Amino acid sequence: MSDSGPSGGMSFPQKVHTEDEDFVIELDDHHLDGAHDAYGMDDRSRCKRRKRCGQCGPCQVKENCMKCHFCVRKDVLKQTCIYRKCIYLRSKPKPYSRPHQSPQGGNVSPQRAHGHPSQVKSPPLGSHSGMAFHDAGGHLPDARSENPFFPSQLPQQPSMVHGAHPNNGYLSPPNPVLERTAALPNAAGNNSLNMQMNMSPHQHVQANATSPPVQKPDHTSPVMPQPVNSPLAAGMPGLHATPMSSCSSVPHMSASLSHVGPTIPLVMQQMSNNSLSGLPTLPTMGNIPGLGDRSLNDYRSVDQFPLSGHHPHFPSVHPHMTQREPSGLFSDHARISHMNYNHTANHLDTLGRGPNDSSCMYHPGLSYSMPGPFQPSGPSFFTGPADMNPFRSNFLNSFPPGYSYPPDRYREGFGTLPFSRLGITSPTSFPQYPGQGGGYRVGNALSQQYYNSQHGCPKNGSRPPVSPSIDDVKVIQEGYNKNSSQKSTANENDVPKQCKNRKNSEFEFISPKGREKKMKKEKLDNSPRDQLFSSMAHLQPWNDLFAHHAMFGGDPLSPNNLAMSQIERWRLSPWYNSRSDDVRSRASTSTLSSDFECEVIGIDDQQVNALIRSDGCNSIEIEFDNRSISSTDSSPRKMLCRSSLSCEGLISPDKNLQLPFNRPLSPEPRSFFHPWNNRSPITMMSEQEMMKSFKKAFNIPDSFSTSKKNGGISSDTFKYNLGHNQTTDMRKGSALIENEKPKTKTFVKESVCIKQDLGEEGSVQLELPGNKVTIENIVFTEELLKNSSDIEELRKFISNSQGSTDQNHVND
DNA sequence: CTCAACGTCACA
DNA sequence: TGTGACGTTGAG
Ligand SMILES: [Zn+2]
Ligand SMILES: [Zn+2]
Repeated sequence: MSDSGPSGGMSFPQKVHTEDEDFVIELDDHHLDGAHDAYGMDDRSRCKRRKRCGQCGPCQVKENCMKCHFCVRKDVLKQTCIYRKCIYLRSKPKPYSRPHQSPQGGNVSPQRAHGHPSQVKSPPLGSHSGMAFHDAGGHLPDARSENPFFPSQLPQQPSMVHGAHPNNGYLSPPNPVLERTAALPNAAGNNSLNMQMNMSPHQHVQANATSPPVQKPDHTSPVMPQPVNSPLAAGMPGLHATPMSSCSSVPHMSASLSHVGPTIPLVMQQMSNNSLSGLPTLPTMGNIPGLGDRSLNDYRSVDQFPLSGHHPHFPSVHPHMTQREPSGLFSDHARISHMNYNHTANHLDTLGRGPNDSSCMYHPGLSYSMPGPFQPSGPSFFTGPADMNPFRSNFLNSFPPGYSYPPDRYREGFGTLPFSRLGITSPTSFPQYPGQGGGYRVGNALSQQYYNSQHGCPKNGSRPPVSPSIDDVKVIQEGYNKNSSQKSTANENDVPKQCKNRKNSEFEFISPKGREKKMKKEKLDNSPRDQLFSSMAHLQPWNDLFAHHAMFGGDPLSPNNLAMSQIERWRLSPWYNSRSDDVRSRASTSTLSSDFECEVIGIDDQQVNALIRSDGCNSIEIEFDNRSISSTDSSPRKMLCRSSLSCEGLISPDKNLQLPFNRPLSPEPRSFFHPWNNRSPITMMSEQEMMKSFKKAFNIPDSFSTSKKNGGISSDTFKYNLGHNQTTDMRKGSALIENEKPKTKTFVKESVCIKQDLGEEGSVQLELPGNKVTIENIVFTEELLKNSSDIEELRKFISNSQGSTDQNHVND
């Protein structure tokens, strides 16, 4: 009860000292009252007991899993469900203050005791992040201060926080922008989580879990993408000045189905709906502007950050996450085992305990200060055990935002990832929630938290995590901006324009609500981030990745691919690296697909399977297995889909739709490598074969030149060469792909049902190289209908957005 | 008062 | 070092 929601409570005012200035962040008037200690805190504001941030992924989970050790032994252990354990709280509280000890004051470390602002170590990120004070003890390493990435100064924003709602002691109040209606729960996670994140450009949540998202005043100057290592990027205080919480507490959870286990708010479940289709004209990618140029100082996505400490007791993932297959990096042992939450054994680890159980969240041994985005050691990013190295490991790719890395011992337990970043869930792993699709995306923001640092409360020094998704967004944004700028001068915010400028095959739409909000936001903010969110950025990285990884299964770790240093890789895109944060990528199916989420779904009655990969946030890739379709074509068809959902893309087959799916979604997640149950796994194809198949699938002449990129086929090539003049019809449940080339129409019987939660400003873009994709049916969930003031408008809007001809809207 | 669960501590 | 237990904090 009490701890269940975000609430104020942290310490304020918070003094922040920067080179340039010292300022105090104050919350409310009442907070100002009372005696203040050296830090400007009064007793009330001290962090006596930390509270869940309410914004991280786990905090988004409203229900106990009832399966974890803590849940099972709740009476005795009195601990919150492991899946709900706030990331931020996982960090060890700094020993200062035991409740019974003198609450404070006396315990204030000398350093801070007299704190002149200048004496304070680097300002706590918390300032924005919610960390109210500096580490009181000082005995604990303060990553911020020690971390090179933490600027010693706060870039900005001083007192803006006034008026902000305390967020469980964190500055970040629920982000209004992000706030979703019940109908539109925000993603977790980051994903909003998942992606609860990043709907708003303002929201800038950092990747590290240390600090909770903070709300940023609108007037605050927009934060531009910062160098990865930059304070801002790192979630420096300054940055956060701007940041808003990416995850507002999301109260709503649609629970249509009874289920056991925690429920994760869907990011956009309500939007559900449907599908869209787009077409293929992929944006120019060839050059991944910006991304490639990114230097170490560039933004890094959460994924790019090293794991942060994970708490041994808590899983990084939510039970709902879909489990991935063992990745190449992680041997099976890592994923299998009793740790599987679905497994009864899961409750007990070898020690007889659940993967996550200990009541103590901060146990020694945990790397609370772990390598995080802020890790001083820049190099650290690339070094370290593969399993712990985000850049190398796939493990954790799928973690939802807010989930920190599990310790090794937990990894086993995490075998199954309850969530899928895409929202595509696999029934197998954990009880899935209806409507949730298991997606956590975002979350992006969903994401988060590699770094549970011990920052935050000056006393105990913990800060809440930040949604990682933001980082992703940043990256994306960056890429997008550059890209778009190259492409046209059109206002990037102007989605319609962009659409126009795009090739015909593209489809995009933004929900009316989204537009509204978007417009509002645009007024307030012109930051690139907004642009990112508001428009469907073409994520260049996607193509690159797609072509490279998806098509050819480029293994990031493979020698070939090693050509691209990991750094390079992460520069490219957030997806390029395996995600280290919880939100994403872990469990990725393979080293190959470390960048994506992999999901296999049954797409139509034709028994067509589709492999959907997503960066978990903004892009999705759908690959069809033609073999299961017409039977005539054994080559895999790949559909590139991209959706910019403000990081909250939820793409999944709409289970709710009465589409002609003869078979349910693939019950089990499949490995990227073996998406089709080993029926000619993609990876088993040689590159040439792949290419061949691909061409065949799309009726691409052999003569068609293909370029290789990094050993893979450049998706750009496809994009440019394939994406035109072809049409695809999407009819009920089936997409017809008409290849213009040979007037021979190739009908792809697959039905592609995409359930995309557009959130409030989400946009979906589905691109099928060489084909035009149109929307066949639009189905709204009841929830959406219920919450939509004007469904017709929405429908029209969607229809118009695609400009497709044959549309059939169906209400659900 | 109840409930949730944070944080501490003792123990293995 | 990792855990289980549980006193205690704190929100309804
Ligand atoms: Zn549980
Ligand atoms: Zn939290």
